[in-house]
Amino acid sequence: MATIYDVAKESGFSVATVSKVFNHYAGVNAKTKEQVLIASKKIGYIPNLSAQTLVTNKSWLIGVIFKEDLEQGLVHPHFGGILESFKSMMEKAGYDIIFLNQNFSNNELKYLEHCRYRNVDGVLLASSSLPEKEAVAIEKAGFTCVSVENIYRNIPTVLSNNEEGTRQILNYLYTLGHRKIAMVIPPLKSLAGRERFQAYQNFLQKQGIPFKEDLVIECEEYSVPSACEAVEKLLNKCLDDFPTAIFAGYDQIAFAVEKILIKRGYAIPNDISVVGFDDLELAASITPTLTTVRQNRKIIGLRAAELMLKRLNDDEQVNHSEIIRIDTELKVRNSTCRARTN
Amino acid sequence: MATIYDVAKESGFSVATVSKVFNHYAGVNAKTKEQVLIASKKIGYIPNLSAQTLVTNKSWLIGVIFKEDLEQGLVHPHFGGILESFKSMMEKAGYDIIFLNQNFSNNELKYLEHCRYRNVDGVLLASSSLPEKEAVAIEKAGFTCVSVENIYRNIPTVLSNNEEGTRQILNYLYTLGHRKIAMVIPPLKSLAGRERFQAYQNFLQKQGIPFKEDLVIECEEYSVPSACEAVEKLLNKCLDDFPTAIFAGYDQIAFAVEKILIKRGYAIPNDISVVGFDDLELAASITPTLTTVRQNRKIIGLRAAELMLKRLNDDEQVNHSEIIRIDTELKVRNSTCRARTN
DNA sequence: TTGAAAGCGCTAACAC
DNA sequence: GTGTTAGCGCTTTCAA
Repeated sequence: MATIYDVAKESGFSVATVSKVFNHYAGVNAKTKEQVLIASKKIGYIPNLSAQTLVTNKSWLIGVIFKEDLEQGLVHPHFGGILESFKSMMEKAGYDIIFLNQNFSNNELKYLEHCRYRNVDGVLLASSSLPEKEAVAIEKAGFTCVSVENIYRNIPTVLSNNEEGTRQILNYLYTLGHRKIAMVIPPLKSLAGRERFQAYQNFLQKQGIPFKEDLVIECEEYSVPSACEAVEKLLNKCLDDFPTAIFAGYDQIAFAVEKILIKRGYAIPNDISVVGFDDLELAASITPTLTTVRQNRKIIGLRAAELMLKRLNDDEQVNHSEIIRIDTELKVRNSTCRARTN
Repeated sequence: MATIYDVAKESGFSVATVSKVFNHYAGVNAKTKEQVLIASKKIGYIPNLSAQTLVTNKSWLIGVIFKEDLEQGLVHPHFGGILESFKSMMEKAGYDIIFLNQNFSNNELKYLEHCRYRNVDGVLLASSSLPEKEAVAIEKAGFTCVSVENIYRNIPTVLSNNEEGTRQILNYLYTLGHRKIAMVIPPLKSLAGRERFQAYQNFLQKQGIPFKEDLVIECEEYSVPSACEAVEKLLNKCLDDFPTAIFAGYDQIAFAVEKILIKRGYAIPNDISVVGFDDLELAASITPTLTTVRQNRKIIGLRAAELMLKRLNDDEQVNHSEIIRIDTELKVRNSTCRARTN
């Protein structure tokens, strides 16, 4: 491979000048610049990134912590969508993405070790289960963080407006005449679970509907079996005071709800309405198609990338406690109808 | 950050010795080794990868070319699944994955430029649309390649047994009594399209069923609109000689087939059977659920990683023209039934 | 078994 | 505007 010395020799200038050309320094004669460029093209010169990183301490690498209960990895419909738009924006700015993992096995802060090893310039926290402690440690160690799922102390965040989304979907049910609305709550260890459950309670209160313990149940994990189990439990405990609608706090839970209701012989939406949250790809494909709230994953990824680039270029102008909420959108499909008035 | 010099000072040995300890050299005294390790742990030493790469010319980075018509990116159900298992195996061996992109914009061989810039140790070709020319150029430039979708000259490949899979699904239709089987062909510019179409023709011939031009149609692109367009065309041209079953060469095409048949008032499978190829996640969720052939994405990713590691460790023992075919599996669901005997 | 020192390819201070 | 050179943190030869 051609080095900067080869370019220097070929062009007749010094390595310093060549370096300046490649780093867009101001004080280089236009003619000189041109000759250097011609020489480097001629011999096929590409700067050695490792050498650059060694001296500048800039790797042009962004680490991503991408982890969820289901271990679906890349194809995870929610995180995958966010990451895709984040990635393509960062790439345009010259950064590449690597996935941080926990294979540096002897330490408690495994992700942090990986950050150090790769010398990443920044870290995207896209995980529903990364402990606060490790997130904070990574930021404290000097790695520029942006979060897209959890809110961590002093780390700017981009995420959906769960309060608004919950209100949209519950309000829609309300206008359809539903007053007895059950909720299957996503794991409360996740922020999404907590925020959506809180919003559910707020909504009931605002409408003057009493909160009933028998109409809510929490999923232990973000997994299909866990969701099914929760749904079965819920249905069993409210048999004599059956809801007219069920709000599943996450689409995958809603899929489980639909499946089990159908298995038990209920017609959706005629006997009971079902709604979800997220608008995963599947939501429009299952039968009946799911009324839900859309999270705008593309925008979340984009804003996260913007925030990251801003921090990378001038951290001073970013408020580290900033929380950017992204609008959600109601998607009415076939799993809902007017409540029966008996 | 602590450097190797700090460890040397702390432990009382030279940097050369410290380096030998970290690189598992044989000739280091056990006591010495222990002291070095203690010292480095004490000061939190992590080797600087850029410095290592600069001298060893090994980046522990694998580039992935991940590109398809639909630009779905990471969440692409087929490639995403393969990549996930490839990635986790490579990570265990100490490699990280980066995505090669085309943002190095002035050259014809953009992916190659990115390979050089990042100095990757190997490249996974996971693309249905990467030209032979560029693939070969990357391998020729000294980057260890493995392909999982296309077959390129002198690059080992792992991919599904399209011939076998096609035979499985067509044979199943045959046993159900179907003799008039139409095919919607995936883009013939893709290997999957060509192999599956060829297998379709072979099957007909073997069964003594004449091939009819009016019963086949090719999709222009791997996209939903393109699939819909092809399906409409097919249905129009075989109206007076209607098939009893349609073989869609890719699940997404099958989704389009189902949708359009239903729109036209056909009952699936009673009026006509539909089968696909791939077993995407959606296949089991749409209505009616799709009878299809499962590609084992997990195994494909795994074998590709094994092959890559083998090449990386000792390229001599790998046959560069090797093509590893992965078994497919028939998945019978609700989109098929016995052919009506009029 | 250990250490001294050259060199990997680059940037950036400083001198001219 | 341009060039000289030290040094980024590491590996590896060679000598001891």
